Amino acid sequence: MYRQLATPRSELGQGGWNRAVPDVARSGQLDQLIALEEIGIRLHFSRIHEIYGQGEGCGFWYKVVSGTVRVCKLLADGRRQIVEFCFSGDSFGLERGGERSFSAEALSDVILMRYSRTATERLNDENPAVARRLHDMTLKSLAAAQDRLLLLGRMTACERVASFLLELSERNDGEQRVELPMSRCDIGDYLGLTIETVCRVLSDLKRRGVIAVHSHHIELLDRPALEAIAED
Amino acid sequence: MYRQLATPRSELGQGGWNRAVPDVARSGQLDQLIALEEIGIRLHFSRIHEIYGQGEGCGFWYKVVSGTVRVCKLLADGRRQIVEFCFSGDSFGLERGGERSFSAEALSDVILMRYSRTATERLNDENPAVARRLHDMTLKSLAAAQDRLLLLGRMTACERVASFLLELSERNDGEQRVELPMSRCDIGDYLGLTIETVCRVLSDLKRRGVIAVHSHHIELLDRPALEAIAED
DNA sequence: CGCCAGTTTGACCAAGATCAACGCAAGTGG
DNA sequence: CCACTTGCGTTGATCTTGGTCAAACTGGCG
Repeated sequence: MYRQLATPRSELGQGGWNRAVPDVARSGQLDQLIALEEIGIRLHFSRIHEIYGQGEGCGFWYKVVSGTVRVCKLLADGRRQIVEFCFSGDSFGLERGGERSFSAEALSDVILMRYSRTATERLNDENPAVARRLHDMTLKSLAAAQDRLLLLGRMTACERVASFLLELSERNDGEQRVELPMSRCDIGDYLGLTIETVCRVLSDLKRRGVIAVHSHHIELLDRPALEAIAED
Repeated sequence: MYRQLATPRSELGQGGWNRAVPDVARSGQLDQLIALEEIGIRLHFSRIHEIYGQGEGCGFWYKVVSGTVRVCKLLADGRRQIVEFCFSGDSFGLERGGERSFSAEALSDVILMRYSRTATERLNDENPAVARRLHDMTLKSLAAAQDRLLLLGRMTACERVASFLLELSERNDGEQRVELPMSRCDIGDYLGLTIETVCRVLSDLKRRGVIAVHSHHIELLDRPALEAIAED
């Protein structure tokens, strides 16, 4: 299912970083990073391969070094909700309890750091700075999930797509050009829409001159208009 | 806006607890609780009053002693999403960053413990057991929020209502009788539905003999049927 | 008893889902 | 090198779920 590269000590910060990661580098709290790195293993997963599945044990959590990961939940009849997309610098897979309630898959070829939960807990107890950092990471995920409750519960298709594009842009330093490493279907499953609705909304925004659509990237031609649509 | 009762050391465990709280009592980790209690203040809020608002500073977090709280987010045009209902034993209001992105209101008369964030952080650094406990609490909220993404993104009105009733029942030790301290409108704003749809679904479930509806409580007459509807 | 807020029900409407056809680009194999 | 396949993306026609608007009902309370 995956190749494990023999790199017990990670090469965090040495390469493979793109523009989206600076919040780790910026923090400057290298001692914590080093403590964490010591217990991390570098892994490689290729496109579409499963990193973990619903129901497996959750003895590990991960951080994306490069590439994109989708974390999702399935219903028995095949309906799917993507809980989050993880880009480089993002963490995922830290769960309570014994069983994973989500699955995670590589959307592109992906390099990950994998951390053992028990080792992390030991480190947490020894080093308050690490504990603070991890708690902060969890609070960040919580805020993101709660923001998406509003999007899924109360926003129109058009508002959802506009918010999505702005979110992707912001995660990439506000670049006008937004890469879409995921399929239209993934976008639909992230936004609670069908693939057809996603397409129609994108076409509509294109017709109105707000964006330019290319199949795996989009240009934000009129960001203020997009922000007005997204209501922020 | 609120009355602050002069009770610097809480009466946790002495009274005002209903059946929904045992996970705190059960944990038996009293030293941590005592350490936390030392920095907590007991407060009282009356029905409909705001505990904090969107945009305020977030120097505190809270734990419900008795009563019910709703945590919600508003859009400019008045659309509202309730992010969570908090019953006794639940914590809320722990956020990163400087500004609250949600507001919290008392749904009924409510007794809360309020904890200072800075004091909590100090305690976290000194006492790993407290840090673990708080991190666990945040992970629990995260799991709950992520589960609701699936509900809001991919479930039908009927499935949402059925899940909601089962969730309330489970939080109350699986009782057949489910109390509804919130209005139909609150339920709608929690489930991403209108009040009319909530009513219609409840009436439909009543007609099918699955539940008995009384305006502020509901009886689960046929739990297996409800579970089948909720897809679990 | 009558008021009023909250709830329920009905008639109608619209956003988005479903179903179906078509386009298009990247393989694949002859 | 070119027909053929395959997988994704786009578009159109139609349908359905749940939203909107409006009216009636209910129960708690002065």
